[in-house]
Amino acid sequence: MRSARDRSVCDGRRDAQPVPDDEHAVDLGPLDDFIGYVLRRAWLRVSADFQAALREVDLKPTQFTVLLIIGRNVGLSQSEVCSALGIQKTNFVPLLNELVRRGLAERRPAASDRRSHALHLTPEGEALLERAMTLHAALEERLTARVGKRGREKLIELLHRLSRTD
Amino acid sequence: MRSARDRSVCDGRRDAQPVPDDEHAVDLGPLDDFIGYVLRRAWLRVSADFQAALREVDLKPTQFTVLLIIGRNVGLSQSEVCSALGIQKTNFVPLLNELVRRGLAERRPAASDRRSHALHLTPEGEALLERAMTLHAALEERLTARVGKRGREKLIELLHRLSRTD
DNA sequence: AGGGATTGGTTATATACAATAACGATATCG
DNA sequence: CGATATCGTTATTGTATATAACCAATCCCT
Repeated sequence: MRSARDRSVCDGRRDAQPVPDDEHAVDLGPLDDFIGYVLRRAWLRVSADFQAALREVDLKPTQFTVLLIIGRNVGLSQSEVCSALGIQKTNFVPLLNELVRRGLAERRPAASDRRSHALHLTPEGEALLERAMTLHAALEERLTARVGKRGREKLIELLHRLSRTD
Repeated sequence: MRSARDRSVCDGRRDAQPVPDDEHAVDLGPLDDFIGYVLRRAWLRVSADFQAALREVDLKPTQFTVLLIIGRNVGLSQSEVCSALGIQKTNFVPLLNELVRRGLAERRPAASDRRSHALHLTPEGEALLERAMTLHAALEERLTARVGKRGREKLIELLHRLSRTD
């Protein structure tokens, strides 16, 4: 979130030099009262925070959720992971490939269907997931500090209502 | 947001065929209680809603905000718009080009600096912006219906707190 | 049991969006 | 004047998401 006030740091004009009227403060209009705009700014911010918090384990948000789901549902197929997370199966392939390449997850032959793969975490994957969970918990605490414990619960409830299909 | 229950529609297995335990319901674990995850799902949803709502005027979220800012701050330079909205100046060029190509905005020579451009809306741009504002207001009402009038205010406040730099 | 339709996984490809590097023209500062 | 910074631009990269087409395996229906 960059407020109009921040603009001064990118502004070559000096205070000594008279600026035409109030042009030095950009009028954002009703923007800060639009759900979509505020939601986008919040997402960009939290997204950056996430990236910084999980840099040590080098996991992107989607990779993190995939590891989490696989860890909690041993033997899940790729399609199942995809529909559970709302990912496109075609985009899931390179994502999983990367996790496999790093030795975090495995594709094992499925028992009942020779087309599908049963997905498992390797011991390394489980260890990394655990570490990632710790880092993520710390992030969640920092985010909670911004909105308060009660505010966090309310926020999550409101966001769920916002994304529910009506 | 795709719930675990939706998975059945992508699931080849029949009910008659005994499924190992409760595997037919994917355990999302603590995911639905993570601010980042819930925020992302909400953003994706609202983003899609926005696209649908403003299809008539064919404006993407960023284009909409740019028109809004230019309309409210006549003669702003490109850099000023960029820093006000947190956009990269390099990414702003093709965005503005498109608006100019469609006859919605203009680059006029700036009075005080021959390097910079004073940005203006054309009459067509102003008309389209007004129409877009109407469509957007309707969208905002539909979103408000999901969280309630009071919930909307609370949500915006919480999102602001979430994206503020601490 | 056989044959059409469907599904799981994959590849290739297209589009949108954000970030970096470098450049010419202009403006500012010492 | 000369060093330095800024405005706008191009080119390029990386990431995220969506579409089309494909093979093999499975399902469904008669």
